[in-house]
Amino acid sequence: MSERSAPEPATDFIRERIRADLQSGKVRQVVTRFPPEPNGYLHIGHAKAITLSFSIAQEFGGRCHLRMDDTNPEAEDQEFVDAIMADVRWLGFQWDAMFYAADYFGQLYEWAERLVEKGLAYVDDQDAETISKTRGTLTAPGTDSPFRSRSPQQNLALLRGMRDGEFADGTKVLRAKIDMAHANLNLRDPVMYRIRRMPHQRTGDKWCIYPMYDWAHGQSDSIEGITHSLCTLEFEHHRPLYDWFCDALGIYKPQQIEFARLNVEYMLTSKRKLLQLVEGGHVDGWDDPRMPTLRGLRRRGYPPQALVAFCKHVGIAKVNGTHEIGLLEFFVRDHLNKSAARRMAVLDPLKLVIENWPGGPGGDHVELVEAQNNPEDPAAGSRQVPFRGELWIEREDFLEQPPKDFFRLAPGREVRLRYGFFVKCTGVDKDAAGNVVAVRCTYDPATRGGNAPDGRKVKATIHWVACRDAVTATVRLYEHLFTDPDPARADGGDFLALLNPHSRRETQARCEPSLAAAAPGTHYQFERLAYFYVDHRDSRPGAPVFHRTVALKDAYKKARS
RNA sequence: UACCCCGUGGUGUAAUCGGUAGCACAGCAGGUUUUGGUCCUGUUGGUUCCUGGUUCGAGUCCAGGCGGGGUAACCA
Repeated sequence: MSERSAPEPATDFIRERIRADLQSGKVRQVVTRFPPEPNGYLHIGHAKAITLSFSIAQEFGGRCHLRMDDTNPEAEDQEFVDAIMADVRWLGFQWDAMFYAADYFGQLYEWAERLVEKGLAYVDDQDAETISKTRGTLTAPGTDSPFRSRSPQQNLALLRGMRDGEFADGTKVLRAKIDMAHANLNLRDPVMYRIRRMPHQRTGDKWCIYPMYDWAHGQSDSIEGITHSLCTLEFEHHRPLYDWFCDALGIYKPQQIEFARLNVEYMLTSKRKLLQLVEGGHVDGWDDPRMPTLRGLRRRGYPPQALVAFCKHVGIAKVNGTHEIGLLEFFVRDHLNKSAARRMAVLDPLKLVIENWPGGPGGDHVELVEAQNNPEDPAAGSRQVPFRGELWIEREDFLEQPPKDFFRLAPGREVRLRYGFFVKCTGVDKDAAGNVVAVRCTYDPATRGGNAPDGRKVKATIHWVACRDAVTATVRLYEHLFTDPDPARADGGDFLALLNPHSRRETQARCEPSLAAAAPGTHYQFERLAYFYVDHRDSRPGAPVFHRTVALKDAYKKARS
């Protein structure tokens, strides 16, 4: 409905460079790629990378590939491949072609022999520990391997032996012959192949040597004709090696461009830490609604459109910063406000008794009132909601002794029950301990639908659910997983100490009847409360489970805090 | 104590050939409103990290500082 959220034309250093490449004729059609390693689930940080690469391809009339960077069978699994594909689609993107780095193992091996023949790679018999030690440090140069000067012929025979399984795991590696004293540690004779007898999910037992990231990534990009290989900042030091391999091979060289990864307050994107949360039982699993994984965000109720809008809005740069989670929540509310149907539900019920209800408060008399499904979208239509003499209202909507800025129900005060009638509080019922157990009031039959013919106003409108028609449903209320906006920065790395003990609370809500049939995967706004998502995992027919996605803004609550 | 990258209001970003700072969110104030939501209007915040230089003129160029981030896996 609102005409804002107009997508301002994206401009940033990467797009500028692409425009220049297109203009100069260096590039004819833009080809990008999203290259995840299938060893875990995608999270919000990946959403930024996905949005970037896919939308750049869209904007420039190019193509975007999805490529599994599956060069390490120890950690990878088909389950993740499937999950990644599903998550990318869920975000709303469709790749123009799908590839696997494993599909290039044969080509990579041929190229390795070529490098060996050119004297640019050698087989090293040193073990991992020795290689690590002789690499030197950030300030001290490394030292040459005693095997560095083997002849191309020797190396070729050895490499073939490695490929043919003649050597035990870990006993030999193929290394690029660059410079053990280079200031960039990545250029100190990086390992290209390691021996590892382990079946690969794509190639089975065909290989017992597997390429390292640096030896596979740039070449994969080259094979696919990627024009702009976009990756995060930590790969900056790898670019010289990326270029070195392509130049040494004399093959097409894509350009790698780095950008800052996405950080959001209260969220962690370290695979290791996320795994710790799951394995330590601190969350329910990778799709726990408190997780920053795409699957978690989905179960929390974050619409993919909101995630993409957020990713586009934050832009890209080379500075590592942290985004306020409020910005993400803004995009979630922005999307849901226009798309989510409204319903009424009471989370913390307090009984409201209408003394002058026809036939008595507890009688059978019922009136069906019409409620709009979405004030922001007339096309969403309306529904009938039963109104009776006994209703549930939100406990916090009544105060026996209201402060001056409290507009809701209080003794002697009149408010509107949304889409229903005006009611005026006549008193309260209390238990022996003095707690209010019911609010008594009278209603004005002339205000049906919520308007007073005499034009009198009320200062508040509150939501309600008829007791007799209410359906009870499980509602899960979520808060940030951590108490600190920057859990990654936790002292000693003990981010677990920063877990928010109240990050999940479950309660039973009294909902209007139509909610009994809420379909899994649906988003609702429970009026005056929050947006909720009908969990697609735990909901059962007739027994929906609602997840609070994000609360509505609350000026009153904010003013009071 | 090496190398690389970076440094614009609270947060994130923008600023054509160098011409004195824009946008979004957040904040504040008011209006509308059958959600204290949405929407609308107005508004507070920046000596563009510092110092010096080039220039009629620099956030934009140069030099030197200071500050932040990254890098030493047979992971990606």
